[in-house]
Formats: sequence, C-alpha cells, structure tokens
Amino acid sequence: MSSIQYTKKIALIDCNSFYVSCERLFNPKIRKKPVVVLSNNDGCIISRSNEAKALGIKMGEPYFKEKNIIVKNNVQVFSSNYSLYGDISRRVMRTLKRFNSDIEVYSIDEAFLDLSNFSDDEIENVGNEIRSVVLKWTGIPTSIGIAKTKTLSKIANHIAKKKQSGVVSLIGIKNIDLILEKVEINDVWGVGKQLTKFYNQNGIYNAKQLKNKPNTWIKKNSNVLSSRTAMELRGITCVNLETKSSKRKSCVVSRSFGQRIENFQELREAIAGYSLNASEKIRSESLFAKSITVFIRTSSFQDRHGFYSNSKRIDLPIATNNSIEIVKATLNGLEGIFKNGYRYQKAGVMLSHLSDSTNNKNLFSSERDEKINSLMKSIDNTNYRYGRSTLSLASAGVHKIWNSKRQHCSKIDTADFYSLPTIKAI
DNA sequence: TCTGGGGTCCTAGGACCC
DNA sequence: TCTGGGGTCCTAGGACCC
Repeated sequence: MSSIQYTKKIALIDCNSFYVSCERLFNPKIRKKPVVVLSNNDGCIISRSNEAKALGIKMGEPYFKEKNIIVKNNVQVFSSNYSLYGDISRRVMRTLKRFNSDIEVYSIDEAFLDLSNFSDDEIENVGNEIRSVVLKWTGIPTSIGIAKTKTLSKIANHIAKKKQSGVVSLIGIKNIDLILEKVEINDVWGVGKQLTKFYNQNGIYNAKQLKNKPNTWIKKNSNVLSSRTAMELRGITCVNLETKSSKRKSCVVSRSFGQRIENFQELREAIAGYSLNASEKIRSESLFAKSITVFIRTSSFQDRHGFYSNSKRIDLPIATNNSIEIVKATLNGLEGIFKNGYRYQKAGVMLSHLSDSTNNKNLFSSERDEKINSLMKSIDNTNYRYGRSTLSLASAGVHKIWNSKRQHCSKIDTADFYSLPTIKAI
C-alpha cells in the first residue's frame, strides 16, 4: 500500500467565454444562443459563446468583417461593459480564495491557485468542487487545469476547455509526452506568433518536441524565457506564483475615436480627458509619475490618407499625480507632435516610472502641494460619488463627438443600483 | 465606412566612461 | 598619425500575455 502523495499542484481556473457569461447572467434569454462581445469602439470581437464559435466567428476579428454571419444567424451582440465584468470577476476571485489564500489573480478571468496541500488522489475531486461552487455562487462556468507548474496547468486547462467535465489534472500521470504530443506549439503559454515561426523552422511543432529539446540549444538560439517555458514543460518550476499584488509600473489610457479627428482642438480635449483618467487611476493607488508620454496616430489600415504616428515623452523633475500638472504636460507634448492634414484615429497618455508616495517628498515639496493634494482628493471623492467626470477640467471638453462607439450596450451595471434586476416575490 | 486596451519583461544598441 | 575595448546604464521597441 502506497503512502499518500502531496506533490506540487498549481490549478489554473479560467472563466469560460467570460464577457459573454457575464452578459448571460442578467439576460437568460441569450443562454444557449450565439453571443459575442465587442471591444471598445465596437471594433473587434473579443468574447464568443460556444454557439458563436461553432458558426466560425473568429477571435479578435473586426466586427464589420463578421457582420454577415452575425446578421444571418441572429447572433446577439454586446458592446463591452468593463465595470460589470470587473465586478463579477471580483466575486469569482473571492469565491476561489476560500479554497486557498495562495492565489494569483492573473487576469480579469483567470487565477492560479496553489492546491499542494491536497493529496494527489483527491485533487481531481477538489477541482470539480471548485468548479461547482463557483458556478453556484457566481453563475460563471469555468474550466480548471491542474499540474505541477503554471505552464503545464495552462495546458491542462486548454484540454479541460474541450471536456464536458471541465476539469483536467496532469498530476500523477506517468507518460506526459503522450499528452504534450497533441498540444500544438502555438498553444503553449509564452509561445506567440514569432516563436511559433522560429520553432517550426527548426522542426518543433508540438509541446513534447520543445520539452525534449536541450536547454543549451534553446538558450543559444532563442532566449531565457523560452528555456523557462521548456523547463516548466518538464515539470520544473521556473515561474513562481505571484500571490502578492505588486504595484504597477505604468498606466496607460488610450482610445480609438468613434470618428476620425482632424481638428487640433478636439484632439486636445481627448488628450486632456485621458490625462485626467490616468491621473485619477494612479492617485487611487497612491502612485506618482516621473515620466509622461502622449501619443497620437492615424489608422494603420488605411494608408491612402497617409500614416502618421508620433509620441512625446516629458520627464518631470519631481514625480506627480496632480491632474492639472499632468494635463499641462500632455497638452504641451501634443503641440510638439501634432501635424495638420491627418485623420487621427487614436490617441493616448502613458504615465510611467511610477513610484510610491513615500519617497516623493523632497526639498521642493511645499504647502502649495498640500493644497493641491486636498483639491485632487475632493475631486476624486466627488467623482466617485456622483459618477466619473462630474468634476473635470474645461480643457477636457464637453461635447466629445469623437467618443468611442458603443451601439450595443446592455443596460446592466452592478455598480449602478438603479440597473439592478428586480425579483418579484409571489 | 468600420480593425481594442492595458500590461510586463527582455534585449539590442547607443551613450558614456575609463 | 595611429583611433581600443570593456564595462555600465538607459531606453526604445519587440514579443508576449489577457
């Protein structure tokens, strides 16, 4: 009789068609029907129900290219609603935390969970339990892959997606090569378009072949990331679980316009608005920016109007999170890169070299700074209570005819009390 | 006509110094 | 007149992720 085994176990829990599943929560009529969710500006398809996938609608494809199939098959279309998805995501993560607090929230719809304290024998049952509890408490269906390393659990998850049970464990499997052989190289975590091309040229087409390639060869011909991936395929941990959420290093706010902008004044308004959003974001995390970048560009898909893309970085002597200062810097930068005669499609602001408030005090901090800080705080509080951009700066504009398109928005927003669905007791 | 947004990490190469 | 080469630091851009 063998003793109970407790090997390293990492689970990857991934919400199925997450944005679509969120929309379905509040709209039972679209269950079992083909549904897609669009990216900002109703540009691309970024989430598809299984029924939509079955129709051949591709991930990331521009909406207008799939419109024929969509209309013909009566596919339900939604503009994305990130405050809703963020809210549901937090509920899912809270539920997962009950199984182990060692959790890495990897993205809005994915988390890694350390399940090493469960025995090898019971691990699959634990997976099933997690899946059914999340479904019951949040209404979101998930797929779960469990293995010795993150990269392997990604693969297990990939396989689980196609299974009825939704749970796949690679723990205790004797000959993992038989499984890795069926995993295409471009489905391996960390292998993108370029690496796929490179590996194919060198006769590597599946995960097993990469796993069995000598590390020296990989390091010499590719880079350390690739060798890490190969090691992880061998079951050796190289990518640790990041359970503590670390402070971000940069913050970007950028948008495509609902219609092209040619006018300098409108571009100024857009940039001012993005600057305000970005400033508010870093303030909410008590961060300060040392560098500010502003960028503008025309569409890269229609060059008959001429392509133009440029950016300007401004380095500040003292890090700041003051909206007024940041807007001033970006508008200044914009003046330097704006060129007449182009149809601008997108613009954005990036705050980088972010640091903590603690090391921001210096010789030049003054009473004036204190006053500005309290002004910023009251603006943030007002906007939090009465909705974003209740208080703004005049430079951010009022009409905003260039705002993103959102023609398929559902009226749901769990952060908005008046939009909550009502349940009538009989 | 219409093609998202927000991140991280790595590396090659330039600037600079001795 | 001959014009080295190694080290460090920084950054822009590429690749990847969701």
